[in-house]
Amino acid sequence: MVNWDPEAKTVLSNEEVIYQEEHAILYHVAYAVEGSPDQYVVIATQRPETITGDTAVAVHPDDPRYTHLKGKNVLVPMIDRVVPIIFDEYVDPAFGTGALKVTPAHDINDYELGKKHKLEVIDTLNDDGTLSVAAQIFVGKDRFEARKLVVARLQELGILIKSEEYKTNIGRSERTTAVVEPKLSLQWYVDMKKLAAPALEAVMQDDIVFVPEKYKNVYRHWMENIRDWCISRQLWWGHQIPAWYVEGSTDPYVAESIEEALILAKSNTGNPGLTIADLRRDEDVLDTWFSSWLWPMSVFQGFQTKEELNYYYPTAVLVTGWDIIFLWVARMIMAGYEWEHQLPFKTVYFTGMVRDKQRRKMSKSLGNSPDCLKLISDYGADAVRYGILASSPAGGDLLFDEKLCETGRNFCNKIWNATRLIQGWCIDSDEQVTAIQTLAMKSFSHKWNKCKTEVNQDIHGYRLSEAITGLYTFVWDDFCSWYLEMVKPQSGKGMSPVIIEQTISYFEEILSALHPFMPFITEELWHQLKARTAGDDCIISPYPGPLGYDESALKSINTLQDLIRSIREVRNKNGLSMKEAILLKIFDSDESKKLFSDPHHVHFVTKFGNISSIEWVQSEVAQSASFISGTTKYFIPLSETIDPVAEMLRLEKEMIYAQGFVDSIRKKLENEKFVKNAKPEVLESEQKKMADGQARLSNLEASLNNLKS
RNA sequence: GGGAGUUUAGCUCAGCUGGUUCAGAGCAUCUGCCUUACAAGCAGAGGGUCGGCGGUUCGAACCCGUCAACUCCCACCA
Repeated sequence: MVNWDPEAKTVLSNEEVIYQEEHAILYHVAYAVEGSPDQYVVIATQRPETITGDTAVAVHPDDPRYTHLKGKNVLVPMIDRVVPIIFDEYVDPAFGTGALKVTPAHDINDYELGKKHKLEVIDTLNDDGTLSVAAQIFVGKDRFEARKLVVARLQELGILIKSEEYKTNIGRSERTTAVVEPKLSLQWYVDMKKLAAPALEAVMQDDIVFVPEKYKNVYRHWMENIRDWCISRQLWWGHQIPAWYVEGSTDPYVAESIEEALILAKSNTGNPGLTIADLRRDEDVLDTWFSSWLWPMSVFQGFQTKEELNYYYPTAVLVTGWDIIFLWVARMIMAGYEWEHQLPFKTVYFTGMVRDKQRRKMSKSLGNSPDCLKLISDYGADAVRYGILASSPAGGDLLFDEKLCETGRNFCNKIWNATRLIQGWCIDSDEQVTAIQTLAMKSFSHKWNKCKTEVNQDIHGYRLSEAITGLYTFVWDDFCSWYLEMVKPQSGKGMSPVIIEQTISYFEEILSALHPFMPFITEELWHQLKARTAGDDCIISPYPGPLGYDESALKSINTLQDLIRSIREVRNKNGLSMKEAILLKIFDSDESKKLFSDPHHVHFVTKFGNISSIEWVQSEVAQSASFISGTTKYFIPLSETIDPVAEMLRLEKEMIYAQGFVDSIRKKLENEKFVKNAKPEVLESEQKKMADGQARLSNLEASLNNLKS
């Protein structure tokens, strides 16, 4: 019994039948018991049009409602064929009426029942879904049309007891959406059990790695319950099945050519007089997936020698969707082991599935896919690539939203504008490298090396969305907002060639790193950035590899950047424009002294905070906005008096938080088991946290006391 | 019926080996800026008991159990 698509008039594999819950009607129909005019058995069916194909009525052997009917027959309605009442435990007494009509030609379960009870099989449908001559009534009518007619006829006869609505899963053809018809037919199958064994093992022990790993379970479940694969199709396109028959016989001769088939036929029939004219080739073609499962090998068929195939096979990574894990992926693996005796690829990367707002998979047949060409023309190809790559980790769902492309477009603009800035710089060999520029280069290289390290790890771990997001953040924040702002000259001034060259070389690396994600804009800017010799293209530039970086250098840079943010916040809250230079008072401590002992740091803070001068203080500063950055306290004197109540509330709120922080760490450090079990570096960092927290706390306390006094 | 997965900020989602990259990003919101690369931008801010409850652990968004809600896959009882 096969899945038949009456619209395409072909067989389908199980994988090509899509089940969905649909509304249906369950009809209760009375079958007269033979020889007892007043006795009836009421069955429930959703397919009354197949009634004339019934060859039995089945009930559960223990069902008391029907025990008196043992050995009796019923009459099939409308045509009065006599069929037996059979008893089988397959029947669920709780469903419908507890009685079931058995139509072996049109239902897989009925077919099994029929085999078991040796029932006659009457096929009442034609290939196109119309009723056949065997149906005796409504011959030539479509099955759904016939259903209505039969229901009306049953009603006339007074044997339609009731109709109830209910939900059931209806199988439809993936391609035509026609309701699939179970049908008896002679078809070609592949015995999958033997093929599945090595393919299952390969994935389970990670010879072939699935990314993400969770699809191993899905794969295993299918492979362990694998069923034979129906591979013949009654279509005119596709590879024709290489099987020949001697006219008038159904014995197939499978061979690579008709000549070879003839040899087989001659020997098998013992008839040496057979000729090619006596052979007829099977008209069916192979399932398209049967052709596709050979892809890892057939894609290299242009290569003539085995050596060449060996060079390319197996491939490294298969990138595909998890929805075709059975249709394609599993089968390619099986084919690989069967014919090449080894895996076809080492890694399978399952991308996320793009879904629409209703969470439906995007598909050609639903027509709910976004128009990519339109998106590209609206946002740019790289913007669309960025949006999709950044939003979807492997194997997840992605609700498609144009906003993502917008983010990508903005990112492209950002990179473009950064190029414009750099291009506008004028070389002035007399200009020296400034302190801030030196600091900028130093902090850039540490941060960039860290970013590259992580991006490389992400790429090797197939965390592509993480990789692109990391680059995005780095380019936008670290490169544009900090580095470029730090090195860029005052308007009208030239720049030391050292800085310009260095910046271009940094930017080149960034473009190389971004290139796989955004190939067009990076290639374009690569060539805009400087004159290139032929063949010096971004696409073939080496991918920037990870380099070491100094964690403590990073830390002091971050501390400085935090300080600038705090100053900006104070300006914001107190209406101090960036244009207005301000005085910064720093509380004298070991830490603050150390931080500002580096003149580069002083220059940096002065410029980015627009600080007129720095003063060191040993006590609280009245009439000022104070804040803590790191563990150091800073004051910015204000012309207007601050609201002491609001300030106290703010400080108290901060103290509560700081106190809680310190308490939680103290608890940890007082716990002997923690001190004993924790790794040394964890312990050390907790101790540092404790010290910092206490410093902050006492700073806050001092401010509060100062305010109160 | 069988299996898998998800639940983290208003929305869409990251968070790898349990521990300072640990509570994050983008969008949205609020405040202030047309600062000579960029208003599709700049500088800031607010916002979450990491679904609930237990457990393991010195330590849990992360491991285990359980409950709840949702999603998907497989099987297809008329």
